Amino acid sequence: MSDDIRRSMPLFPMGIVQSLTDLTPRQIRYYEQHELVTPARSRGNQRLFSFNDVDRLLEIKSLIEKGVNLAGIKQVFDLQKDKEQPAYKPEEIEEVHRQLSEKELRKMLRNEIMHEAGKGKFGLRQGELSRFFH
DNA sequence: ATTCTTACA
DNA sequence: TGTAAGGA
Repeated sequence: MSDDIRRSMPLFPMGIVQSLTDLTPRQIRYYEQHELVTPARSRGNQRLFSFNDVDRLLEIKSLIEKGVNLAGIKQVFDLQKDKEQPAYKPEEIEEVHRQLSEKELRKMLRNEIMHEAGKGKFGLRQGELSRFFH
């Protein structure tokens, strides 16, 4: 159950998630309003998304492209399970960020991408990959 | 430089 | 959904 912790760790700010998912910040915030995704917040009130959040957003994007509306998407996920899951305290998040170097974070992203790539997940484009495989 | 909230020709 | 305004 340790992989769950890794995937639920709040790591990415809006900008990175935007490029990772090809969704606009507007859309991402809109989905959050409807509780389709519940990113953590930093002390400065900045959203911090986990790998699970990114996966969820890609899932939403896929469904939207298939013509499913928000009501339909809500039925695809368990609104309940989300509220039970991890609720990191701002200090805990900061501690993790202090220990994770940029290099290590990109390493996590690379592993995640390669792991999910085979399954056809992560709709990343060339330009975006270059930023993390620096 | 980034992101956040609120509001709407 | 886009975008502008005003803060943090």
